[in-house]
Amino acid sequence: MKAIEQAYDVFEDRCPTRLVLDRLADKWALLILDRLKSGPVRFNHIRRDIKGISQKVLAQTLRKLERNGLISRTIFPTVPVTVEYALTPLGRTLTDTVSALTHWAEKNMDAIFAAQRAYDEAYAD
Amino acid sequence: MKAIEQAYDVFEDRCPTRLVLDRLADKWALLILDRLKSGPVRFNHIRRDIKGISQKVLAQTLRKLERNGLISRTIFPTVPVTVEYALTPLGRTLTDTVSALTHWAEKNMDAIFAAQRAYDEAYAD
DNA sequence: TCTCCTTGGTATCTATTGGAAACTATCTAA
DNA sequence: TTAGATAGTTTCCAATAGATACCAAGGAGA
Repeated sequence: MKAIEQAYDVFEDRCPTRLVLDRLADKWALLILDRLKSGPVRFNHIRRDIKGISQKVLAQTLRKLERNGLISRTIFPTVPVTVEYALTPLGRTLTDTVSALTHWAEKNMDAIFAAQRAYDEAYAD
Repeated sequence: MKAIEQAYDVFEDRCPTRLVLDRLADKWALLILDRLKSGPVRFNHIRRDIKGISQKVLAQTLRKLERNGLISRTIFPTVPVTVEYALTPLGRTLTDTVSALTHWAEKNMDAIFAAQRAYDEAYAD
């Protein structure tokens, strides 16, 4: 049974994991997953929290995540209508990894900016 | 000193961590970092291993990763010239997270494809 | 009643990016 | 002298990203 775990290989072109990675490796998707970690959130709430995301991209990304089973979409017939997005159990298995990524970025910012300055100086012409 | 760890916030629009996340949250960058985990590799070797990547995108992505201090680029004056890419210490601090992501994709493929089928059936019209 | 506000989106337009293929330059081996 | 390897760059077209405007439904205030 253990062999099945390695049935897929990301490095293979035709491997379907590539399609998954394609959907996951997206700045907005990662930010949304990180934002949903603490509980269900509404569309415009996410939009206000994740500063700079456009409505179109938010709607597209939410739909992608929903289609891939990572988040759920629940409509409440209030007035005006309320739509709540939440992590599914599958989505929850991802959040630790996603948080690690975003927090790595927060922690290592300074090192990265130093590297950028060094690079730009070295290759300036 | 601990407060400094939270000096940046990915959810803020003007926060520079966004720029970092932008560079990291890229399918090809993740695959390259994962590929370099086991040691230095040459340009065409990476190209052959990561099936489907174009020369242009590989060159662009390597340059981005180099500029951000995650990988190093070493030229050996052999004939023909050899260029070796390797993880920097900074890059190595990222690989665990990156591996976690790619392997999550490999492991959860089936669940994701099941979700996609369910979604497509539900919304078919 | 009229207008503005909210909700959660679509539609449209343009600018940037992505990918495929061809091209560069240098040297070796056949 | 022609093909192959090295590590890229250039060019072109299609796909995506982002900004902006618009939509429908209903409530509140004037």
